[in-house]
Amino acid sequence: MSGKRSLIRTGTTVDQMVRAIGDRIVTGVLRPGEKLDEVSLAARFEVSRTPVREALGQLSAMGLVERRPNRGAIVAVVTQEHLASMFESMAELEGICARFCAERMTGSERRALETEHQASARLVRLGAEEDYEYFNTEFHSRLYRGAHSTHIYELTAMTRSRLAPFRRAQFRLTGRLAKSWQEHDAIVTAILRGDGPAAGKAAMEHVSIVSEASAVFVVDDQARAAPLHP
Amino acid sequence: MSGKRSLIRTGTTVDQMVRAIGDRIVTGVLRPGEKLDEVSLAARFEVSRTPVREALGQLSAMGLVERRPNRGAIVAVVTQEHLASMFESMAELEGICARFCAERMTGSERRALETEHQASARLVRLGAEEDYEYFNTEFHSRLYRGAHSTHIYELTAMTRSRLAPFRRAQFRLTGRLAKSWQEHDAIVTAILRGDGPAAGKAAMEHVSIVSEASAVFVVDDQARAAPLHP
DNA sequence: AAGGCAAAAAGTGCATGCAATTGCCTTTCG
DNA sequence: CGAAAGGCAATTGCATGCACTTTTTGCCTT
Repeated sequence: MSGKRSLIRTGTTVDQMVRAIGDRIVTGVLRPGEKLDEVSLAARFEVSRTPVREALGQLSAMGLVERRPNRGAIVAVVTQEHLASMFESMAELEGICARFCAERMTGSERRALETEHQASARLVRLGAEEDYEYFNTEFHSRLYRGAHSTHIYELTAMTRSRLAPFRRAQFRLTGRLAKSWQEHDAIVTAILRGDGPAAGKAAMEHVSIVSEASAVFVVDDQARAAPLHP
Repeated sequence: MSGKRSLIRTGTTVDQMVRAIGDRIVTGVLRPGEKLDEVSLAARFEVSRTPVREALGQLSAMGLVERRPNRGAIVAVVTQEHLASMFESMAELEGICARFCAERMTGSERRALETEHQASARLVRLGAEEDYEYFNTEFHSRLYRGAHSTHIYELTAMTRSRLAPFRRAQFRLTGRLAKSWQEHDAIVTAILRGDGPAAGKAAMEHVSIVSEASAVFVVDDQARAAPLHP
């Protein structure tokens, strides 16, 4: 390419690398277990190895990549056990966020949440999985922001990004779309009612169900990405 | 080279730097707002700038240092608001850990928790703040590990390390020692009873109180470390 | 033919060097 | 005398180079 990176050109080269590589992991272009070769990445992005190295270090600190000293880096491979632990954590974190939302969201935040949520009902009727996915992400982001707690936000965002590679296909499951909307509805209702505990409980259950829906894909995904990994 | 670093000599140089600098931040040798000069650090640890740079990058990803592009790194300065958010998160996380402990700890884990906790009672009677501090850290670590959830453990450990610079002096407060032990006792009792919700509630309250006890020191600490920071 | 060893190839880890940016200090002009 | 501008020192950001570790390959031995 000529014009270098497309959208990701703010900040230092290292930041760009972190975003570029991180995005590719989160969106599944790079799959768990895949080797991350410094020279190839440097060549691919037309920079030297140094910023790539630093980026890999930071991504490793975030848990998205795994670094084996002198043996290169790979996209973080996650055991079934750790994955379950992350979903469990996610459920707790979303529960906390929803609870805080019920207690702390401003009037306009509540209105926006309600409005967008109702708008997404149309996508369910149409079975528009791609578009619903977008709304779904937005919905959860509203929850994280609405908790008005910067640190909880960080923890939640981080956990979500680490789970992202494993939840891609969730809406392909039959009936998942409508069910997801109903679960969202329970959360929204509780939040608007100002009922923290109920909102928390609803959000936790929502994530737990997503967890079960996603778990199916894990084994296959990793097997395909790193078939020879003992 | 000769002896190089004293205790922290496992892993790559970068890892050593992350631990060395991270430790100094967490233990308060380096204070919030303090400038982290690459050349000075490199000279101080007798390495080149490269591993120092990478370490700073990783510590920045962990939230312990703050990096201003082209303008160097400083030990993360935390606003009152963010600090409150971290303590709030810590309370929730410890609550979750304690709840899980009550539900999941093995028999030997429960016995060890109980034994060590009872042993620490002696330190309270002696008013041994330093030693109690050690037991306190150990106690909380047991809670994090006992939750049997690797990801919750990571989140908790990370949050705790980021809070560490701000909670150093907590036991100097009059009566804090005895009060801390009583709070621990409530947590232990609930866990041994297998009462998850009660254990969670007790742990949350414990942290909330520590939070209030620590908040006092924040302003002073940062004011001394970075007196000219607007 | 299979196994093992050794040398080469590949790739990582760290150091050094240079360009670029920032901050400070001096100088000059209003 | 104060403020703005310009230049200089200090420091960061990235590239490159070299040493060391791991992995592969090819040859020799059994």
